[in-house]
Amino acid sequence: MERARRATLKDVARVSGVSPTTVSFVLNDTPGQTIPADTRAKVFEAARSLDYSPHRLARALREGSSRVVLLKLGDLRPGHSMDGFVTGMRHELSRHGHTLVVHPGGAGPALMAEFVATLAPRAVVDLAGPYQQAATDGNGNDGGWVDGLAAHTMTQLAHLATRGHSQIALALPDEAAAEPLAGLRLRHAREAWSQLGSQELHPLHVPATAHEAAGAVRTLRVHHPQVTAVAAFDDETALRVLAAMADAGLAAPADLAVIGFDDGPYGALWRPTLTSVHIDGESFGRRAAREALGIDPGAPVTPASTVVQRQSA
Amino acid sequence: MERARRATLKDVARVSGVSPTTVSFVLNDTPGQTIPADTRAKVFEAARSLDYSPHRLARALREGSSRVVLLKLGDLRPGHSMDGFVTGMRHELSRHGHTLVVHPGGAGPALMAEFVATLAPRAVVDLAGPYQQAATDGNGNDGGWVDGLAAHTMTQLAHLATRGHSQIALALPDEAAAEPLAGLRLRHAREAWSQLGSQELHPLHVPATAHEAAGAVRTLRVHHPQVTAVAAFDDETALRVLAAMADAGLAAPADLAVIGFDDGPYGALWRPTLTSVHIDGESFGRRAAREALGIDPGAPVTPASTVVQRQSA
DNA sequence: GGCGATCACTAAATCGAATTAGTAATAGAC
DNA sequence: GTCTATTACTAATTCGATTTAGTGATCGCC
Repeated sequence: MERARRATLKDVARVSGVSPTTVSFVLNDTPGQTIPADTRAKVFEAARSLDYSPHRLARALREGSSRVVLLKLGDLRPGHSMDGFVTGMRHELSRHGHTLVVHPGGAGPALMAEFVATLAPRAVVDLAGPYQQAATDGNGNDGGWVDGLAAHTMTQLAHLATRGHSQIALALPDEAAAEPLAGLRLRHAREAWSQLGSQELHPLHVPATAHEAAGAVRTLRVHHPQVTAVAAFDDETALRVLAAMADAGLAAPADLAVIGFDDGPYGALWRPTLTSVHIDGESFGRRAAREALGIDPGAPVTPASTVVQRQSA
Repeated sequence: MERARRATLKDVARVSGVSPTTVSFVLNDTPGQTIPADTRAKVFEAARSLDYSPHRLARALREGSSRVVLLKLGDLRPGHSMDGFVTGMRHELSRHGHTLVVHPGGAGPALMAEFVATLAPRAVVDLAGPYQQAATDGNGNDGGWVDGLAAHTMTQLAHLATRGHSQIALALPDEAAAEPLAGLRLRHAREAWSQLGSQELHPLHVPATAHEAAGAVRTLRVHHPQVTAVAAFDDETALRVLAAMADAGLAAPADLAVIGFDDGPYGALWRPTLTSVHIDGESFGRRAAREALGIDPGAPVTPASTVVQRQSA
């Protein structure tokens, strides 16, 4: 089976009657070279007629890196805003002639090294890194109270505050409670709740099994009967709380209001439907892409998150 | 900022006292070359002490393709078994010195071409392709009734048959009902239901909005009152049906039994808990990886899917 | 007229690997 | 002793792009 040979730069040179060097200068608009317009036109025409496209591997080898930007998700849980982030980032990079490749969560450092070696990316964007740094020393560069996690947490809790709640719980998935992101979320929540002039905020660890989750909710009500609302780590955790409440014979929002986070696809199906926080991941992704390429990211888009009002809170 | 220069093949040659060609012969165990054991040992030691690793771009350029396998998801909806498929495929490819890169769903042909050009993959695995071909001409190579979609459909429906249901509906998400996969699922379901010696199977299109979904369920009950169970396209569709039933004052499984598909994380949280089908995507992914590399994939693992028994069916 | 800068190009090298096409020495068979 | 095959290597090329280091001609200024 004979395959049509792809056109090379040398083919373009032969057809346009100039050297391969000149072709490269024209196609790359190389600074410091003067090429007259008619030569340029000849080269562009030759490239077009041959359907020439640079051999990406060869170019990357010569340039020292490819035009890939690698996004490392780390152990961040998938969610709606992450999809938006990836989409926004992908589109912005594509506009600048780069390709986004996503490195999967749950993979170890050896696989990450292999990805980097294989792809020779121009940049690696660590999505979880700023959260881990913020959890460690408070100095993460994740958008903070403007368009980062703290801002979305404020959106979430402000909704409860305007609903008159004064004592609330932050529901964290039990299996993820020891992770840096959970600690960071708790810290943001405490600060936001304090800024909102409200009172106590209690952590509520929600196990994955229904029986245990119901127990945790009952314990909360026994130890903190003045807690009237739950802000959840994410929608899945919120739905765990709602299921536990159903098992414990409690109704939302009458007995306990529940607000999710990151507006997944199931909240609208639930009974009661879940109030959640919609996060604009796409804008954040666009800005992250520009930063990765060393371009001015522009001003943050605000509000970066909004409440999706449904029945549960 | 000075970066340590990576060791090249020439460095290994210099340190081991042989030519770069000999180093390549040793490290690649090139057929048709005879290298004595002490020369091999010298080369391996030099490579180890220099932490040498081939420059992937250069190697790919020379070999004509990289050691990437590209997985194209197409417009397949994310699910539990797909995660397993990707994990299985990744691990198997890694064992054979290859790297899996996932091409995102929802992206157009131009992005796919850019991915292929950029990565120069050794193989492209089209996950949705066999389903589309099966939907078109019935000859897809997707594992069929052994470990493919048809087999999982049979698992789903056999559960209902053993529960004594004789007339059922297949619930399809309204917005995806016109896609080839939905048509294929319906065809498999009809065939499986016929093979199980049972009677009629009716399609049920479930809209995304709660109000309309409830209407669809009521219409089903009016037009087909003998239908006693619903097999859903996936878990999300099943939860739509359950939500619609709750809105219509119906109980599962007493009024209508409901079984999901692909065992997502939310079925266990619903009340009643959702019975679903667990699909072994990981084994399938391992075999797909081996096929991509031209290795014998081995025998299919069966059963490729099992019922997760909960409350709804 | 001479000198320096600019224009419009080119040959060669580079990137780092794998492959091709050898060579000299040695061993075994006739 | 001669011929052939094998062993144990090597120099050069290839892959396809970009970059480096030029050259000859022309123009403008002094």
